[in-house]
Amino acid sequence: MVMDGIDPHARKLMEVFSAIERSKWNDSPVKGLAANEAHVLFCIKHKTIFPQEGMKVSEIGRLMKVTTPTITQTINNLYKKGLVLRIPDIHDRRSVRIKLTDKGEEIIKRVSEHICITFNGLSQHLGSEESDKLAELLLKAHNYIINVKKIDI
Amino acid sequence: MVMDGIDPHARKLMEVFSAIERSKWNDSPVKGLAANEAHVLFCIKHKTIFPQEGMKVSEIGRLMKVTTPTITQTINNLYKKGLVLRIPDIHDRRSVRIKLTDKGEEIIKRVSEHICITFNGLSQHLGSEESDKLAELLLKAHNYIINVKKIDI
DNA sequence: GAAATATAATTAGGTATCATAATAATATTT
DNA sequence: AAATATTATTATGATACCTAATTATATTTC
Repeated sequence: MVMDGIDPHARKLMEVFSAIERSKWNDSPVKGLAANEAHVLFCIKHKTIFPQEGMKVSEIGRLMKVTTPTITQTINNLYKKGLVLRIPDIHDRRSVRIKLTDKGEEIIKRVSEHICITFNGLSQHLGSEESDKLAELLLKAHNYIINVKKIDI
Repeated sequence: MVMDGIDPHARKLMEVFSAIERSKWNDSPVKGLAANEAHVLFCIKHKTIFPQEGMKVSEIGRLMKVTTPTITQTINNLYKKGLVLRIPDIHDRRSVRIKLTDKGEEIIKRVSEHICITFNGLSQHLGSEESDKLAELLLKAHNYIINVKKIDI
């Protein structure tokens, strides 16, 4: 069997990865708000440098590693729900600035609180040392996998 | 700001999780084979107790934590590609046994080899101790998150 | 300063990977 | 024998992405 060639440590890793794979830890905690909508709100709220300016669609896309048409769609949905506004950019008439409405602010506050609670809880559950260890190893593993792929092509 | 309430260790974890989130480490390594098709082949090949019997659709679904209609669809695609056969179960006429064709065996061999190489490489890259540590922490984190969700509802 | 090129957002249309509900056939339990 | 459960399938839909084409505006180059 081919799979007999796998190292026991590697197999353990593989099994955990495959067990974890399909669990959506990043679901939206707010009913009626899709996961991708929550992500966009989070991005707008927590990754802006100048909050009063709002965020460009292309900026959101770049930060989230998603194409602009995808962001446009999500923004449309958030707009329908009254959570964001589109404000024409004064200095570049091709651009639109996305800002949160008061309702949007209220919703992202709830999302953020949930994320805080979840990760504070997780970090405490693991202990700060192991928590840092997990972050470090995950990143290292991720970078390795990404590069293996690139070489493969 | 709400996010100021997050512990530095928790924040680090959150950032790594969100950086990793959208990378598909489990893509199919074989051109023309979809990721979910590779998963089903892998499941049939490596999780059967009695390989000569083939695997039931419901069994595959249970093992992969996916509904049976979804498996049926994937099996249809694999069938079209000549990678699996449907063999009526002799003892239960409602059931169908899914078996790999020779071509299917050949393909899953290539998939398995790729998985072996990837995880052996990763495990070596991390070192066996850290590799085990990552598996342990990931599982622990996963279980925690799953349970938080359940309590939340 | 006109022409060529680049960038921003959108629209249109499509793909991958799942799900639920309903159905038909067969097994199992009562 | 009747009621219930299970197996697989079909039909349909949802989510979250994508690429290609389009329109409008900016920037660069000659």
